[in-house]
Amino acid sequence: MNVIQKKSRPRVKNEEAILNAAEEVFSELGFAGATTSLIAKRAGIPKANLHYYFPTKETLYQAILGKILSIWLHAAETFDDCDDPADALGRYIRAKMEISRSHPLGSKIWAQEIMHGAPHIQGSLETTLRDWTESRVKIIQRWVAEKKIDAIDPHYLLYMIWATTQHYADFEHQIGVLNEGRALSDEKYEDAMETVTRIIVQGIGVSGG
Amino acid sequence: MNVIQKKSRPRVKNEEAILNAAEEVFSELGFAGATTSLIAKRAGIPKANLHYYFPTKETLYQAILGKILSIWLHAAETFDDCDDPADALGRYIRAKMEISRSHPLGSKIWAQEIMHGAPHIQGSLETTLRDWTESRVKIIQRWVAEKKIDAIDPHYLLYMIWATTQHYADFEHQIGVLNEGRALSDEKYEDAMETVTRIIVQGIGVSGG
DNA sequence: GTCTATACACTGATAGAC
DNA sequence: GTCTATCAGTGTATAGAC
Repeated sequence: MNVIQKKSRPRVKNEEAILNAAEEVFSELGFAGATTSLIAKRAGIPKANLHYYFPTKETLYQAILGKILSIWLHAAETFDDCDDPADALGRYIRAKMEISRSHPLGSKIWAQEIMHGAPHIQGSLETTLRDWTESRVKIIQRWVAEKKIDAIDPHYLLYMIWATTQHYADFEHQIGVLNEGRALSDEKYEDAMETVTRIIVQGIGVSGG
Repeated sequence: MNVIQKKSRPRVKNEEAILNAAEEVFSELGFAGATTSLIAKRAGIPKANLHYYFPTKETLYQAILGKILSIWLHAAETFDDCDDPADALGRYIRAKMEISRSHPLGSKIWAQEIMHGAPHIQGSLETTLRDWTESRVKIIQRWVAEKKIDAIDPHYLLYMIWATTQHYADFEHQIGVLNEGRALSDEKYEDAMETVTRIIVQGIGVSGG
């Protein structure tokens, strides 16, 4: 037997069930609207048990935000693998679109948190996000200097990419309504990815490849 | 004296104060997080008085959503004044960006409502928004048929315009953090409008003018 | 680790005096 | 029209038996 115990089976299983349920409920109802009793119910455990694993609603919410940020940062790496604008941006846009498809709930929670003034993640914004952004701004500025793309302020390009890709997660309900009430099929989603990539790449005047 | 009385002065004044305060509070805390007592406090009246004008939190919220929709529809008209793609889209993007600048709170409330699955405005989505969208889709399809723009599905273009323009309202906090902690100046905002317009117009391959 | 019972705070909404 | 006092309901969180 190890002195340092592995986390017990029920703990791992329960924490996972709680986190999944919490992601659903927070995205549907917001932080204030979410109730611990509803989260517990969806996780299939009594409310008191939830508070045993996560003492407060706040700690549970922080855990969810941390998970989202780590996914987001992982996708961000796709920016670094290549120095060709069309290729680097194409990969990045695709990575972000795929996250919107696979983790729409996390994207919604993040969006709501920002809209409310980021009361729980101000620190991450001012450090992680700011640093990441400024380093990529420099890359794009180099592309401009090398006349690989049109002369634009990189910030507005990044905002456009974030906005457009996240829209497919955050506004999936509206998109569904405008798609005859159904979610986009895989084929249509692929089409959307290609269209988005093409408009942006062509829009910044990428030359050569 | 008229038989049909004009609305009394205090009623008009109070309703306006309540609506303004409610817009603030709903955008900051969401529907569930907003409390009638906080809205009343910001409007400078006792809570019971708020319930005199708006019987329930729900009626107040509906009033706000109605206001937002009417502003939104007004901007939508800019699409109709011209049949030249660059001109029509340019005007529409500018109108939407100006709404994001002047009414960011309404945009945030709308976004949250959609993210939560549109529980209070499903009807408007399925009628007003769907009709408006389909009529504009037809216009854009005609541009494609006439080879005025590249062959794209108009839906993805519209989503991109909505996402990008509304991002400046919904994510203004994040944009501020990435702009040395300050809101964008009028000059920078103008720059953003021009960049957004240019990328999209050039991105869909507008030919001629 | 699990769960019942409950403390305590706060919410939306109303009654009723002014 | 305005406002104080208050109610019924619900929320987070915990105590303590098992």
